[in-house]
Amino acid sequence: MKKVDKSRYAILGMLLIEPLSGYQIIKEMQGSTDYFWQESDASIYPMLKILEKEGKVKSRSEYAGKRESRVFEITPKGKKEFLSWIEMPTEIDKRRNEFLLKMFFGANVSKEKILQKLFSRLETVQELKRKFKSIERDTFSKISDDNSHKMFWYMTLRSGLIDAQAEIKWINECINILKRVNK
Amino acid sequence: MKKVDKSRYAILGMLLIEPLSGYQIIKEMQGSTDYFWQESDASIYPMLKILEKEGKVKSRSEYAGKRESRVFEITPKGKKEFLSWIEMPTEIDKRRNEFLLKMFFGANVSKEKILQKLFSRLETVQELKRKFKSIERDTFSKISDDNSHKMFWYMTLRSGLIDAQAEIKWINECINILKRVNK
DNA sequence: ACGGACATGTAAGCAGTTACATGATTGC
DNA sequence: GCAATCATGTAACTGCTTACATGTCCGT
Repeated sequence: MKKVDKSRYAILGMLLIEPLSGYQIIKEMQGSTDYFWQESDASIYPMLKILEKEGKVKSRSEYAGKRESRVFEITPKGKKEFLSWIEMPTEIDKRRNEFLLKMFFGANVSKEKILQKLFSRLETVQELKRKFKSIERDTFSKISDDNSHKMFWYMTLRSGLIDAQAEIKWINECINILKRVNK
Repeated sequence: MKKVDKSRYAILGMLLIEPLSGYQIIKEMQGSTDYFWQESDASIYPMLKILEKEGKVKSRSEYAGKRESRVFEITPKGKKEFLSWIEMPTEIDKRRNEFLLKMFFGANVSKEKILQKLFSRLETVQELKRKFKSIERDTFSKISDDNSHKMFWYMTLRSGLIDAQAEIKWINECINILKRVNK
């Protein structure tokens, strides 16, 4: 099965919310989808060109003084492609978790070093959890109907929070297992 | 920061457990690390060659009849590289979660279709959870000292289980949110 | 005057995948 | 006799990242 380029769908989806420039797409995604989907700067501009050539988006140049801003809008053809993607069944993404790989090989290192790794990871994930919590408090304290997207954005945030909590739980379990063996 | 090839560490780690052929490494990883780390067949053989050229592994040919099996062993140099990797701080892996991306753009689709997606995902993840549960029952029912690795392999399994449980929790939350809105 | 954000892009490289290719052995 | 598994490898591609390149605007 051929691996298809999924960046296009992320971009089309962003443009379906509102017309945006390449730079704005990058910024918007950094502030919202970054936790589960990243696009690097260098991939956005070429992809927008491809999509324009395919007739999935169209653009117009706007100027603020001399500074150009190329604003892209999705076309019906683009919307059609997006919808056919979103309705397709989704497989579970393969992931590479380097921390788990190191834990898998943990027997090669002293228990103290593993514990140290776990404590350090715990701090990182707790920090992440706090970040999600504060976004939840600031942005989603009231679920209103002012934006049809908001509910779904909230769900993805909840996923981040629940994942972080799960990892914290797992780390604590590992720490306890190691401490028990150490005695 | 240059992105380094991490396949090498997975391979070195496997060889640190015991000498293995390329084919065996593939099979072993499919049966153990697959949930958090995959190596494709085509990447193993070239990487073993590179590692041998670097003096990190050495190989000998074994024969069962006419069928060759090239068994690789890690060298002190290889072990050194592996250990320096495992002790290095680990960043949280970036991940691309296509399902979450679709949920993020969920407002473009009917609620019924989203619910359908969630139910289907729920089934998949529950199946995964059952798989982990059965491995836990069959392989880790008693934690014994017969294998220093076993404890760490158990931890990675627990991670899979806890992750699956967390995703199930999240999906149910999403289903409830959508049902509440639907009324 | 200068750093940082705004804004768009290109070039090179690499990691990893898919597909292809070959042949031996085992089990039904 | 045939399919599945064992076993090793190459070629081509592609998606993505890093690094580079250029210039504007705004705030201090």
